[in-house]
Amino acid sequence: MGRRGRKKGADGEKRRRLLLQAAATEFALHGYHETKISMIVEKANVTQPSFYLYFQSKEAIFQELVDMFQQQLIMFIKQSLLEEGLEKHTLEGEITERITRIFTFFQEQPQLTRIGFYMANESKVIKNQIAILIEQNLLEEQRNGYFRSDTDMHTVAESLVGIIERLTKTRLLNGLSKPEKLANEIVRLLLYGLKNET
Amino acid sequence: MGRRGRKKGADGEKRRRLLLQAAATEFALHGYHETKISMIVEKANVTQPSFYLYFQSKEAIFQELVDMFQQQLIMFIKQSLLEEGLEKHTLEGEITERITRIFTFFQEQPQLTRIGFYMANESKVIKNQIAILIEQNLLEEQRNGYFRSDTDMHTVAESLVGIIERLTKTRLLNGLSKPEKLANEIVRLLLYGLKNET
DNA sequence: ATATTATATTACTAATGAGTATTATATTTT
DNA sequence: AAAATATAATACTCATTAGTAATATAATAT
Repeated sequence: MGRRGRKKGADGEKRRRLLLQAAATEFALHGYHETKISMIVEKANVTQPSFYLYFQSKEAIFQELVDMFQQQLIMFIKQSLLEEGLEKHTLEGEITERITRIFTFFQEQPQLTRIGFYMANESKVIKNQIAILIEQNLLEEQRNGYFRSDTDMHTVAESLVGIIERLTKTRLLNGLSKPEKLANEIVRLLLYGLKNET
Repeated sequence: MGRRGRKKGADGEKRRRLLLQAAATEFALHGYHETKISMIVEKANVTQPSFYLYFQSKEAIFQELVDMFQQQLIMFIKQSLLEEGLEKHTLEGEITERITRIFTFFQEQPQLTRIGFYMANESKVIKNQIAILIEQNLLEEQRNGYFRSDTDMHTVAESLVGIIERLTKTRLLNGLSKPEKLANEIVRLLLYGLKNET
């Protein structure tokens, strides 16, 4: 029978992180509704009332994970845009680079990605934001004459998001493909198409 | 205070269909967990015990809707493959036709599509099946020399499913785009790519 | 007409699982 | 050292909601 009261060396911040990590694992694996508080606290070796020392509710801890994903993604994209200015690649190389980076981020944060990109209510908004960003980039290139002028870049941007969404789920997050390879294939497809020139 | 017992003109089959319809609406709108039996029976003007005359459980009625989607989709695709043999279009026209039909099916069954294609556990399997079908078609065309031989058709098929998935959600199911237009844009993009020939 | 079957409701049970009241021990501050 | 604060567990409450028992009325079969 476990004694109650504060433990030696107890550290709130540490336990909080532990709970967040456990929650990320469980949510990513089972989804929001199928994940019970009892599963999270068990994984973290913490009792249920302790959970409520650190988080207001189940909603709250889930939302915190979603926010982490969203913030890290935004930071990542901003930084990515800055770095790009440095060296000029070919158009193809530049686009490939951008997409590779997104895949790399997802690969490095598989649990948060599952939660923030696929399960959260905010997923919709997040994907829309990415779509808008991509569309702006595409329109810029189109204005510069790199792309056909009769193509609706809105549809292209949405398509690209759809491709990223699906390939991330079916090939990236389970280790079947690497970011570079996926990005290369996608870009070649979108730039040159399937049709044989012969 | 409502009287109990059988009502005049009561018809079980009719009520069953009514409940299915109500459930489809509610599930499509709120998802599985957020939809309560109470919401379904309220919408169908039926009391809760009556619900259990027709369905074993909440799971069961949801599964029945998923099965409806899956069966109708399979039937639809089979029929679609038969009709295709009749007249020979151009390659582009034929592919566009196939994709248009899928979009049309989704448009005609928006609720079942939301449920079976986006919410169900089976969604994953269903999408995989479609991806496999598409891949086989693409490989056939590739063997016939219509497509580049250095392209991985698995990735292309997955990409196409991703595109269909996203555009269906963001543009088709809310009436923003029509099947033909979407299919046309996608096929042109995938066949010829974005790159300006100049 | 009577028995049976199908359809319905009222009023309930019961399981699940989120969240809390109370109390106890360690750490930090004064 | 005493008081205050942070961290912990035991043993609960309570709301929600899926599902049921008991009973009543209409339709159909015998």
